[in-house]
Amino acid sequence: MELYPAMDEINNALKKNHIIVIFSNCNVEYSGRAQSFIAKGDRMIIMKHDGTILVHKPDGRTPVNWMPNKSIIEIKVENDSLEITCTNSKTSEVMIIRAFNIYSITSAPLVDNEQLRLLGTEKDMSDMLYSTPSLISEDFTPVSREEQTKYGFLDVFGHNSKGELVIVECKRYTAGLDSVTQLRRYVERVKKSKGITKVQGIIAAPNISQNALKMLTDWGFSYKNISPPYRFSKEEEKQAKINEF
Amino acid sequence: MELYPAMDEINNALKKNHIIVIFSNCNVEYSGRAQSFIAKGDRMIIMKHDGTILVHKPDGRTPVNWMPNKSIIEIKVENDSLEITCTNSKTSEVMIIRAFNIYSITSAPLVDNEQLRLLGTEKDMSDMLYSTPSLISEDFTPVSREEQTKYGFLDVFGHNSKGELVIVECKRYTAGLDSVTQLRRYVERVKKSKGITKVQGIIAAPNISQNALKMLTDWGFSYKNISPPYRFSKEEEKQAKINEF
DNA sequence: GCCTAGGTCCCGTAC
DNA sequence: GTACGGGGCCTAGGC
Repeated sequence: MELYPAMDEINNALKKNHIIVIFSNCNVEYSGRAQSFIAKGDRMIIMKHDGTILVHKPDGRTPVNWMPNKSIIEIKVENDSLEITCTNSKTSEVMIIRAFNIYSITSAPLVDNEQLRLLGTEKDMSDMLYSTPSLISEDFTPVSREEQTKYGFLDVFGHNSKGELVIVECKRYTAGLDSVTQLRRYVERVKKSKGITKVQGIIAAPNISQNALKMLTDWGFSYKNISPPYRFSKEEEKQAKINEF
Repeated sequence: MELYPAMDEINNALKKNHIIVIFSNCNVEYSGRAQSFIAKGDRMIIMKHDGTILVHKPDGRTPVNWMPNKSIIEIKVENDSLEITCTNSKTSEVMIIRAFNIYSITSAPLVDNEQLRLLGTEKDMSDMLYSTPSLISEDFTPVSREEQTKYGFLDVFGHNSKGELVIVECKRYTAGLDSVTQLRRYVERVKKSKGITKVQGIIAAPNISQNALKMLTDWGFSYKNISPPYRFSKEEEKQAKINEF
């Protein structure tokens, strides 16, 4: 495709707030939070109505380059290439695409007012533990969940029958060293704030790494094997695999 | 576009290992590590040669649904919709797209052998501190960088003239509470492994949050204001903004 | 605006 | 494979 008609077509689609997909041979330069460059190759460029720009390689889940929404696009023909300059004033970033060949331009006025509904997050897990505390222990009474207390953001927070405070940190996947240090930080903050020495710390997760478990017990905390709702347990996953594939 | 011709066109493009972009009105169901559903709306579906599938809303940087590479795509016509089932045996995930209207299908055989070169990462920063340790202190001699020592993965590791060990944790952005707990974990591990009590802990970052700084000093660690190479300092960023926009 | 923490995080790397 | 940590992370929620 010739460069000038391509420029006109893209500008028209931008004016109409369409989503635009361009297949092209291009290089990409980026400068802002870091700096990057990728030499000429065939890529897919996506321009969205909100000013998001994505550059995808033929493989891979993650865009090789991108610009956040509210970026401004300017196009000009420069010698042998279409130069697409994307600037974002909020993040002080610039991305320049130089397209030497434009294979195709597709655009459409997409309308989508729906939102994703998602189940099985960490919040769902803390909700479950809050409403069914016996999953943690018969001797656990939750008081708050997923709340920014003055001790920090605690997943589930409560006490046992002796009146000792209990902090539960949920993880929807394997708990690692970072999970333990996070719990430890919360426990220490509560201890210091309240001027007490006894606070129970519990990690609730479907799994925990060996190192994390060692650190956890070294610090006097405990682990409770619990899976988030709507997430298959390891055993169920294996069974599902056998059945499905 | 009619459903059967659409199915044929997609299957042909899949066979040829093309990248495929479909504009359509569809709903999407996902099940695996979590579960999700989004009702009918106009979206862009991308199928890549490596088995990656992305579903994008008209707005936003992140795909609303996706499947990792090596996913398998099966298509059939089901009443009033094209049903695209994507399964991944490795992650035990399934995504089903039901497309009720197909607005367009575009495909192309993209070739891209280039790789992104990126500057200004945390590794670049630790390399800089290793080769120019005076940025940390005149009294600092680095020994290793970015290495998996037996004490864990340390960004920069060395000693001062008194022979005391020094651990530097780099962050390319604002250091937060997690950065401090991470440093603390490393320091404690080294102390324990070596059976010593004096280890210097330093966070090197262009910025640090108030809470993090407090926790840092409470623990006897220190902060050094250092920006990663190729990254503008806050002041330079502000100046650049004024000049550019 | 900053700070905090999760994410179907993704991704590379070392073990 | 698991585990650990970075990322131009992105995104949502508080303050």
